Amino acid sequence: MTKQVRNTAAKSAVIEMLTVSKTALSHAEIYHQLQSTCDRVTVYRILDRLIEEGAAHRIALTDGTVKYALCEQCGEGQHHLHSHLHFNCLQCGGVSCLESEIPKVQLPRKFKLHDVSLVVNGICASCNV
Amino acid sequence: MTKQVRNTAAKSAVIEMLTVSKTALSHAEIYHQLQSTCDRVTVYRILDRLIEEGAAHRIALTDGTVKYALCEQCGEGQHHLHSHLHFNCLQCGGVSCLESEIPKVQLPRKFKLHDVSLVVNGICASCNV
DNA sequence: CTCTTTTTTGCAACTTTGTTGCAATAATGT
DNA sequence: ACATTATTGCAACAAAGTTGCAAAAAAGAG
Ligand SMILES: [Zn+2]
Ligand SMILES: [Zn+2]
Ligand SMILES: [Zn+2]
Ligand SMILES: [Zn+2]
Repeated sequence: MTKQVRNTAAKSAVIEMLTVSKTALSHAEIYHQLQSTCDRVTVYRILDRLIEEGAAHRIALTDGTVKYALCEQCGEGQHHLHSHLHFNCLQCGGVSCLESEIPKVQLPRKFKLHDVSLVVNGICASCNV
Repeated sequence: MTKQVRNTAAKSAVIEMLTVSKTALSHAEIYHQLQSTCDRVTVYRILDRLIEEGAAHRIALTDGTVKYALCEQCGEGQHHLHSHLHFNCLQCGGVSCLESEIPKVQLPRKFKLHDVSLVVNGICASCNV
């Protein structure tokens, strides 16, 4: 029997925050913005849960920081693969999901592809004056 | 005047280790394998330095862990962009540089591309029996 | 609404990871 | 062998992430 999902104030707050935000957010950013309305550990657990539920996905930047974004364009259900690319602005630091599909990659013989994570570093439209 | 580069035992050991290893290594892996022949901080600094010198590059996995690999196929000099892709085996956990070039990505108007980080998650040839 | 079940939360304690300043040490060129 | 300057070790932090457990809260049933 699959675990039941519950909606709590903290979880809703995180979802709301990710919904409103134009950029993906890190655990620290989310936690600070919540102004200690809930525990640091709780934020970790909410984020883990959102990912497990397929409501959010993780984005790992080149320096190792991890950001979270809601899954919107992601295919729902079994084939929940975030096959869109991410953009990390080197100026404003913003990270966003782009609609663009990830191009097909060629793998050596016998390698089996599961999913692809692609982050483009550069200058975003807002910063590119 | 540009900072002079020195070769030390610790640095050579790290380079040797990365040369021998078939997979990219994390700071923790490198440090433990060095069996406390040098300090944890030193390993951090050596890795930073290797990257600054263009001798190594960083690979960020989906879960946020960072691995290091020597730059071999990377273009030397000014255009030192690691335009090859990385493979992360979901079974053995190994991370390796693949020769395959990263396909061109399409960005929205006004976005300026600097570099691309692409990690393919899947099953490697050794694990794919 | 009340009770029950199960999930979620807070807290404390802890581990791991990464950073900084400074004095001691070691590499390089002369 | 000496001087210069990069590198290292150490100590002390700061930040990030994990775990166990008891208390609190959500959902469903009666
Ligand atoms: Zn920007
Ligand atoms: Zn995304
Ligand atoms: Zn493998
Ligand atoms: Zn590589």
